[in-house]
Amino acid sequence: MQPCPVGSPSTAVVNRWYRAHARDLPWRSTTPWGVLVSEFMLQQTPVPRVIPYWTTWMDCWPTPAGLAHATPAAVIRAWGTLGYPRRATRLHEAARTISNAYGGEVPDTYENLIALPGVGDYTANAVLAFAFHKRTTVLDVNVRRVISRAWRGEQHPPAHLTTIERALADSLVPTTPHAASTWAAASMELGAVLCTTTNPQCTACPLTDTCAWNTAGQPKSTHTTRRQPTYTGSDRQERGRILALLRAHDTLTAAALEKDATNPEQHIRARDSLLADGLIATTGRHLHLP
DNA sequence: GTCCCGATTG
DNA sequence: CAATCAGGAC
Repeated sequence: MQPCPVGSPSTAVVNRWYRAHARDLPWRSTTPWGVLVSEFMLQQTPVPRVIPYWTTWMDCWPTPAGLAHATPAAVIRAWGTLGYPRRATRLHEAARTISNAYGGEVPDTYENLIALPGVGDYTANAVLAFAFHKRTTVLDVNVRRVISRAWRGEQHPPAHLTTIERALADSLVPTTPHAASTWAAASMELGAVLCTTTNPQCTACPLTDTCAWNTAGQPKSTHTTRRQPTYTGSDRQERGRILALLRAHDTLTAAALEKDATNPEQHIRARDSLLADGLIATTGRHLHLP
């Protein structure tokens, strides 16, 4: 017997679902600067962890010019334990560029945005869509997963963005800028809230009857997912330990910093990399935030 | 391709 | 324990 004709997944359906179910996130009603700050913080960091940091940050530095005048030490301190602290120094640099080269206004073109430090293809397009409501293709891990499942019938998107995937994503973007920017937020929201990596809530999904993957019986992806190296015992962990100490104490001797390190060689490697990244600085035998 | 952070969840 | 997370730079 013939399967039920259920139709194709529709971006309009996702947009309708979004208008009814969107989370009330603070960066959804803010300035372009607030959007840019949120996108930096949200790179590889879950929404619930970002919210309090974003709120404090925007109270402190409500404009790019404000952040541009802050010291690196203050910026690194304010980043706290959000992780990937180079994002903080890149955001600081971006603020100075915006302040000096663009009159303090976040640029609204892809070329100018992607030239900012810490801004890649995703972040540039996200700012264009969320801050300026432009028609662009916003492809983060959530959107890729939604398209992969609903339109391609695959459980997981490929490890790296393919030409096919990019073309499909481009073809799905609604025509009007208004609908397109809503789709950018809506597809991301669907992937973050319902169409999650593990245990997706397909029964609550507006695409449940049209999703190619769900209607096919949720087949497992064949390709293997790349696993990341373990954090415990890594250089990254040692870098985090050093930064935490220097946030707590204004300045420490090199010997004091090395004292409780797990591995002396690793400690030196981590310390030198932090120096090279401009996240710490030296004065004589002392180390401190820059 | 590898490295970069740390809280949270299974 | 391991995997995940609104990526980017090298």
